[in-house]
Amino acid sequence: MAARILSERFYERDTLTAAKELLGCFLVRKIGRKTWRARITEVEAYVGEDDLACHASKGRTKRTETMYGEPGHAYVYLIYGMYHCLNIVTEKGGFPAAVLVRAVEVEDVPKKETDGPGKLCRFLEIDRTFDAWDVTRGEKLWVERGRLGKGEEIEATKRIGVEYAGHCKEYLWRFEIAK
DNA sequence: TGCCGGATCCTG
DNA sequence: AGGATCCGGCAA
Repeated sequence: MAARILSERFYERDTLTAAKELLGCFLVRKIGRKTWRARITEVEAYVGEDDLACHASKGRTKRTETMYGEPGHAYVYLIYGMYHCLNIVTEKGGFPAAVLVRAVEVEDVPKKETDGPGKLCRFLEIDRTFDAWDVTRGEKLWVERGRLGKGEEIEATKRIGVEYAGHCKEYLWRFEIAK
């Protein structure tokens, strides 16, 4: 059981690689006696200060400190005053990068409830108290190894909601499972 | 200190 | 198409 949990080593790599490999893996959230297993189906990569869409493009601040920290920790922020977004920090400590989890699927739960970054955080009860949370320990929130099914492929497209990011908005850094 | 806009979602 | 709703970052 514990062996399936993705370790710091998994995250301490090129962000695009880690992002793609997270597809098909399971985001696990334990709330009291209840354990949700959510299959990751869509992610986006945010890489370094040169990526104008990345929060770290404004440099090291209190908010982005987590992204500069150790890989395998959650970076959770509040967006539009009412929704939370879950990222997992990647690459070596000191280099700001993370993978945004944009959609998951939970068995017996309508897709509509978990098919957006804000929606999945609301469903899984993830808020800013999880910022900097270590997701490699298997406590409350972690990720387990998973894979693509037969016939499933990775589709790369532009990231959502980053029209302000100059040339970086063109990067095909959004990855989702396509059939 | 004040203002502006956002890695979203829902309603009309 | 627009509103909800609040915090971070920057200008003043």
